[in-house]
Amino acid sequence: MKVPRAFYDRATLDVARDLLGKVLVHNRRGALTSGVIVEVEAYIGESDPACHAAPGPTRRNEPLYGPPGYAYVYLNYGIHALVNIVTEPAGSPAAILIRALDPLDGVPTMRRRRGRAMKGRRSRSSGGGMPTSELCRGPGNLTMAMGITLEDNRADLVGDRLFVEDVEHDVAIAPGRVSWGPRIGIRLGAKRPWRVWIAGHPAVSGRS
DNA sequence: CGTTCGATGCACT
DNA sequence: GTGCATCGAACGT
Repeated sequence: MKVPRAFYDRATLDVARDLLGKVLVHNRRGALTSGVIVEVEAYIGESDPACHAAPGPTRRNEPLYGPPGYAYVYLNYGIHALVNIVTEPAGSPAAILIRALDPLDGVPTMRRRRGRAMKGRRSRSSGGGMPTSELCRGPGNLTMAMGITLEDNRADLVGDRLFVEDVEHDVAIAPGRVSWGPRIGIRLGAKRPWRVWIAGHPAVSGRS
């Protein structure tokens, strides 16, 4: 069942936790990919120095100030599209970065997309032999595997192109397996424990 | 194992 | 011109 807009119209940390175990679905030209969300990060308000709303409203961060239940996709390091889900009522800029998925549908498509990106580079570990749990491990990797691009910016999550589903699957999210900690890969605001993940899941990024 | 570093585009100062 | 909410190859130990 598709998650309704009211789900996103809540306190961001609550939405972040509740996204774990739900399924992100993307439909690109009929190529369907999906995966269970196992790791996310919250970026909340202009007072959060790591949130793109920190400088105040700009052309780029406009979706953050808009209504909840829309996608905010941007390019970072000139290479990776990163996908966020806008939360909280319009005027309250906040979003959740999707950092890792456990692949469900469209695994061959994911494998092909991940392998194609390595074209032109010498590589031994890409494409064919990659474990399924690594296909969507990391925010840049999962957008590549799912074919999410800047064209998905501002996508309505209560639509058919990009959305979240609440369905039965075999990924365990027993209480106590949900962990909170500092966000990864940022400089400012790095101490806020606004990263949430399913402890011990192989698709979760940033492990030692 | 560990750390460093290049690729690459664009929003913002 | 600067600085990224990254990734993985290439090195060093």
